[in-house]
Amino acid sequence: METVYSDMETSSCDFSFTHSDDEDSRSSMHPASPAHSKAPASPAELQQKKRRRGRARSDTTVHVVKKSRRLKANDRERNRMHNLNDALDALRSVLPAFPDDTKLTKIETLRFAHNYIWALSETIRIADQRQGKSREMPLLLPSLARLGDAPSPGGDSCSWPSDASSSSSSPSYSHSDPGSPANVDDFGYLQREVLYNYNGFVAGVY
DNA sequence: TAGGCCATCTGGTCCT
DNA sequence: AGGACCAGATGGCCTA
Repeated sequence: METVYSDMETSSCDFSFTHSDDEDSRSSMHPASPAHSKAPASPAELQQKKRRRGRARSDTTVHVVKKSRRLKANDRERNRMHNLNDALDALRSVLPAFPDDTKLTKIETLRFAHNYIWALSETIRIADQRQGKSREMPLLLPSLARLGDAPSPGGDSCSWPSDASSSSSSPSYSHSDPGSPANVDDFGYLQREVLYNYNGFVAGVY
């Protein structure tokens, strides 16, 4: 694949393409990033630049067009990733916050959201069951506490840590804990407990 | 200093 | 044909 860009053409970007046909295509992978702007070119690179000045005009025109398209594509890709990050931020904003206010990473956000949804649906399910058979409620709680064992909706496995040990040992739940939800008859408390466990779960995964 | 996370560039592929 | 999507590569920043 040819990725030669003319340095005869000046663009809005302050980078120079030092890529020639015979170069390794990965060797100048990121000359375009403003944040990654490199130090002045080495003597070898300067010589290559000199050589390329002799290229035919038609050649450069093609490269200018290619470069222009590439820059547009880069711009779209940047925007696309920004949109993705915005969506992730929106997702973070509706998830329970950690006490220490640390920002969840992308993968943590996705996993936490996955678990959180499961926790909420589980909460609803239990609440429904309580309405039917209120006396059996305590039996359901241990499974709730084992958040890492939660079924993955749709059988998807992408968001579940392969290390089951980290998830199966919920950091906060204990049957001997005086505050165990098994002894509590308050639905709101149950919900908080679920979320508390989820925070602990997510934090414990990493 | 190594490792994790992230932003960005890039080329390939799919879709409209 | 052009845009969207994707995955690989790379380098910067931060933290343990």
